[in-house]
Amino acid sequence: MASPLDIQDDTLTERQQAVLDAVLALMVEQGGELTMNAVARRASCSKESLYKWFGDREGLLTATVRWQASKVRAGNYDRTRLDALALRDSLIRFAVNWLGVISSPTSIALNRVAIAQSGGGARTPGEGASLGAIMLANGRFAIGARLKPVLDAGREAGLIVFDDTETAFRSFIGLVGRDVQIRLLLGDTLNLTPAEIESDAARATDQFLTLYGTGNPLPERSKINA
Amino acid sequence: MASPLDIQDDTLTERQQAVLDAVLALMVEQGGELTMNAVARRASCSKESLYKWFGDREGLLTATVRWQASKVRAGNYDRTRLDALALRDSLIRFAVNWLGVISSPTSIALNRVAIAQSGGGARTPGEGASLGAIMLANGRFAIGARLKPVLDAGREAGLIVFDDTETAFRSFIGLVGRDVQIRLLLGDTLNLTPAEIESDAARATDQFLTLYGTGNPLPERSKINA
DNA sequence: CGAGAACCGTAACGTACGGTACGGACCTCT
DNA sequence: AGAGGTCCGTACCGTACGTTACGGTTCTCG
Repeated sequence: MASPLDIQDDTLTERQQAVLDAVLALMVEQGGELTMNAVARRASCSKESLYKWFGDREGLLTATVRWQASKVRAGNYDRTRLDALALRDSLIRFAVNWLGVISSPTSIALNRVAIAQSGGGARTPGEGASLGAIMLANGRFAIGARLKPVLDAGREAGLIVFDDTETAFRSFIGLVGRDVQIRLLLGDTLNLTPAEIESDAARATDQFLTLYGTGNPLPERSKINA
Repeated sequence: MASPLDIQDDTLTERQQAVLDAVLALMVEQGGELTMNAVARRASCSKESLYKWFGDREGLLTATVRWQASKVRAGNYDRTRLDALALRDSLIRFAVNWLGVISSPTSIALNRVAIAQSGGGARTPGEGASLGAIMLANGRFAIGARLKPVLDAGREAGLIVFDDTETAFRSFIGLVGRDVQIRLLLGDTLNLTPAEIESDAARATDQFLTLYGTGNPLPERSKINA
């Protein structure tokens, strides 16, 4: 998984970035059914330019995924002054951010396209990686790489305990995300308000700390079983 | 959500069922790119019969989803003799079954098709419900309706405590499923062995009981933080 | 000012696919 | 045996879409 899926040269003209934004907007408001004609019309550019810049349709999609990924990357979560409260705060902020991302129309549309294309079975040998792999590298795995240092720091500080960071991380995102992503992808209108996201993030974090905490000052039990 | 999405008349000829099984096989081994020609060839039937039996392409897909759903429906989980061990056992059995379903190639392929089609934005007014809605009704919500009585019985027996059954249920499936489904849908080759499924189910169940249990005989803590 | 490049809008081409029509084989019932 | 129905295999039609080609316009640079 050390392939260069998560890096990009960012050699993109302003114009090209505008085109990719148009693709994103089109994906969001019109679903995965995305034609080159529609993109050209929406972006007010010629199809010739589209093919000149991105090669073919798959190249355009790939560039769009990478472009969105480059916009989502948020700052790391600091692990200075790690007491129980700071850890809880970091986890909650992470959960809020992640829930906001996966429930955003852009993320949903992009995942839809990647999933639809990811089923194309027999991939020709020379062909580049599927969109699904790019989504995983920039989404799920990038997220993990960002949060795991926080968990490790929490363990070193004696606030939480676990054997495998990966397992702990997966339990956390399970508690945070639950069935949100699959339901949204299947078209469930599950509009999460910012307040719900905030409370879900806090509930999941407290549940996680109940499971993996060492018993340092934690919120009382009644708030967990919402 | 009381729409007749989860019932079907099952007025299907043996021949038609064979056709739908061919569709499923084709979806699994060839991904979502499914053409009527390929189905006819694979099922050794004429396209004319396809259209006669299922109306159009969407009808064929819908019938396929319903057909698969009708095959997956498992028996209810008995809630007789409910002590802590029996509850734990029921939850583990449920988790094993569900993990097996969502990680099966058939389920993945079907979800892929439903998700791809579910993005088709502007649905014509007269048109039937999307495949995504059918998948949700027969998958996620049917599962919930099947497990919630178990949870409620556990609560009535004083073994677990929660305010909202739905919230407790969602926490449970979050702990069980974690990121498995989205990763598989995006093409991650995450081949779960039966042994892993079994241990994941036990871990998730014990975590759930740690969060929602009332303190009755539960497995010791060390086994939870695997 | 003039040559060249970049780009927009549109037209054209080839293919793939959803949907329909037709001929022939088999099976059933009388 | 013959009529009617069901179904398979194949050919066919219309359209949509990816991709390419071309004329016209604007911008850049000498």
